[in-house]
This record gives sequence, structure tokens and C-alpha cells, in this order.
Amino acid sequence: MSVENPRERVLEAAGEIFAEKGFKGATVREIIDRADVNIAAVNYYFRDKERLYIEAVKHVACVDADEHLAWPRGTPAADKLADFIRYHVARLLDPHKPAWHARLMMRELSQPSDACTELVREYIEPKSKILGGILEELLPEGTPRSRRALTAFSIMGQILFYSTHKPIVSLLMGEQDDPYADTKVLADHIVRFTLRALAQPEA
Amino acid sequence: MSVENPRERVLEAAGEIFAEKGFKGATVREIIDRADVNIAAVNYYFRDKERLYIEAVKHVACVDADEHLAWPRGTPAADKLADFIRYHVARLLDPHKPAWHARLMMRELSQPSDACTELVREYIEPKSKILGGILEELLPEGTPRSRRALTAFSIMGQILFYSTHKPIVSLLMGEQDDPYADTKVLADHIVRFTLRALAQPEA
DNA sequence: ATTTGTATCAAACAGATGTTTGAAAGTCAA
DNA sequence: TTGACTTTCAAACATCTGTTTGATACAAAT
Repeated sequence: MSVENPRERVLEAAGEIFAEKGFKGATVREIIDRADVNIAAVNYYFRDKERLYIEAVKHVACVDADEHLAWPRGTPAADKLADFIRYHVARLLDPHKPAWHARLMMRELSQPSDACTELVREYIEPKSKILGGILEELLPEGTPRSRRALTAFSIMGQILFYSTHKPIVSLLMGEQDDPYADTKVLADHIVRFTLRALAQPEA
Repeated sequence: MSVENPRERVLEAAGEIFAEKGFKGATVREIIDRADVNIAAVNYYFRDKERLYIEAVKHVACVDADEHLAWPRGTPAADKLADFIRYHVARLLDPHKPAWHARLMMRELSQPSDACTELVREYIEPKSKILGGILEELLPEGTPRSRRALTAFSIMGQILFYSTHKPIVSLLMGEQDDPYADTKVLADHIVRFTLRALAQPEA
């Protein structure tokens, strides 16, 4: 929160708080308080709370879109898939990384607002293309598009579950095997589970 | 909403609206309006909005806990798993069934309140036991508890994804392959994906 | 120096929202 | 009927919250 630009400070603070509490749950006073600006700034820079929300979502989508996964030619598809899964598990669950970027976007995707269209175009679609490309290599030729999509959702569903339902996971697994202590174990489980499911396309 | 008992009417209306909009997003006025009671009823019967929320969550957990899956002795574990998955997909996505029961509970489990403890005890734990039991049969003997738990989450993650991220799924798949048109296809995909993943425990 | 446009601020406003009140109506037993 | 108790109601209350205002400070250009 140490950016000088006040507009950006509000944007960052808004992202964090919207991610944590949702649109209704977040208050502009808490946001401007964290951004350390006057309350009139939200009207001055963004017109109103809703536009601020939209801009906040677009902002993280824009920032995140820059980080792109890429592999050298000839990398086995299975390795790419493993990387893809590990990358997103780390992104969502690594305690050292700020998870609110992904959280804000996931929130938006479960209750879409006007920000959704741009979010999909700038963030979801590119990621979707990456995963889709990997699956195209991995699945047998002639697998229909819809089947590929369902497979992609099976993968993302596993990954996102640990992010959105963290409390219940911790509760059910207990302290001694808390999976969030070592996200690599978690990612490896998802990788293995998925690769096994894809290993025998017609069982 | 045609119950005579006003207390129950409020409870039902509250459940629906809390499920749709969350705790903050729901207003007591909208709730009492749908329940067709005076606004003072929430104070009279539940003391305040928060207690009403807790009671609403407990209420659906209690109702849902009655429906239990059971199979005749000797049913193959794979069949049980398929039933389990199909049951929950239908429960969450079948347009003929009210999905707000499950939605309300999922919401609670991603942002737990005081209602969470009872919800886990009355609803999650039993379901967890059922799925855990199936996996115990299905996974090779000696598989550690933590591995079973991760596998269970891989299954639930797939199922819940379609519920929580319905908008983005529809958007990405397009109208012609909209998976919500036929939830059986969806359930079958998850069943096959999962059974293949479990078929070769060490690959 | 004057003007013009930008940025920041404290204060207030208007509406929504959770909650409470005190009375009225209804219920039921003695 | 009386009295005690429960339930329902319209109204008001207090607070929170999004938004606006008008003044002030600052900077750059004329």
C-alpha cells in the first residue's frame, strides 16, 4: 500500500477488501481508510462504489494477465499440465503470496457484475486457452470440444475447491495433516489424480 | 412459502435470500416481505438478523440431513460412488430442485460464521463419512487417511465447481453444449473422470 | 499576478437498514 | 368476564453507508 499515486492506492485497497468481504460487505470508508485518502477520492477518481469495484477487478485482471506460463518447444504435455496445476495451486494457496487477486476474480465469476465481461476477456479466456491447448495434446485425437471443456473444469474444480472451502478442509483434515502447510503435497495430489484420470481415456 | 407457522415462513424466506445474496446482501425487510410477516417478527422469534441467519442455516442442514443415501449390502463401491456423485450433481444443479439449500451451506463453508460448527456436525460430517466409507472400499488397503481425504476433496471440488461457477461455465461452453441442460451428462463425466483416476492407484 | 484546472479535505446529506417500542389484537384458562 | 400471556402491528429510532458539497490548497500556464 506504499504507492504514492492515490488512485492506485484506492484501487489496491479496494481489491483486497472486496475480495475479502464481497461488494456489499465492503464499505467505502474501510477502503479509503486503508488507502489513507479522503473519502471524496472515490467519487473523484471512480464516480461511485460500483465503478470502483469494476475498476478494481479489471486492475487485478490486468496485472495478473502479464504473468504468463510458457514452455520451451517439445515440452511433454503432461509436464505442462503439472506446471499449470502447481502454478495455480501456489497462486491461490501459497501463504507467502497475496491470494486476494484470485479470490476477487473467483468471487466475480460466481456472482458476475458488469466487470465480468472484461475479466473473462482479459484473464479467463487466456488461461482457458492455455489449459485447453494442453488438453488437446493430452487427450486422444478426435475428442470433442465439450469433452475437453468438462475435463478442464474437473481440473479447475479441484484446484479452486481448496481455495474457496479452505475452512472446511482444515476442519475435516485436522491439524496434523493440514494440507495448507505444504501446498506442494496438495498440488502433487491433484496432478497425480488428474494424470491418472487422463491416462486411460476410454475405460 | 405457504406454511401457516410464521416462524417457519421467516426461516424459509431467510434461507432463500441469504443463499442468493449472502448475509450482508440480504436485508431483513426483503425477508419479512417474502415471508409476509411484520418486521418485528425477526426480533420476536430470533432476536436479531445474525441469529436468524444461524437458525436458517441450521434449519436447512436439519432438513437435508434426513435424506440419506443408503445401499443394499454387497453393492460395488464403484456403483456407490457413481450414485453419490449423481445424487449431489442433481441436488446442486437440477433445475427442478431448489438449489438454495446447498448454496446456503456452501456459502457458509467458504465464509464460516457461528452457524458453521453445527452445520459441520449435522450435515458435512455425515456426508463426509459416507464418501469416506466408499473411498475406503475403493482405494487400496493401507492408503493413509490424509490421501483418502484429498481424494474426497478432488471429487467434491469437481461437483461444486459447476454450482459455484455456473455463469463462467455457461459462458465458456456456449449455448449449444450448455452442460446444465442435461445434468446427467455432467454427472457421468465426473463419474468417469473420477473412476479412471482411482483405477490405477499407483501410476 | 492572474487565471485555470487539478487535487484534497472536512462536513453534511439522504437514504437504507437493523433494531426497538408500546400499543392493539388475539388466545386461553380460571 | 377477568386476567395473564402470546402474537402482531405501525411507527419511530439510531446507526451505517454511499454520495455530494463547497471551500481550500496547489500547480502550471497566460
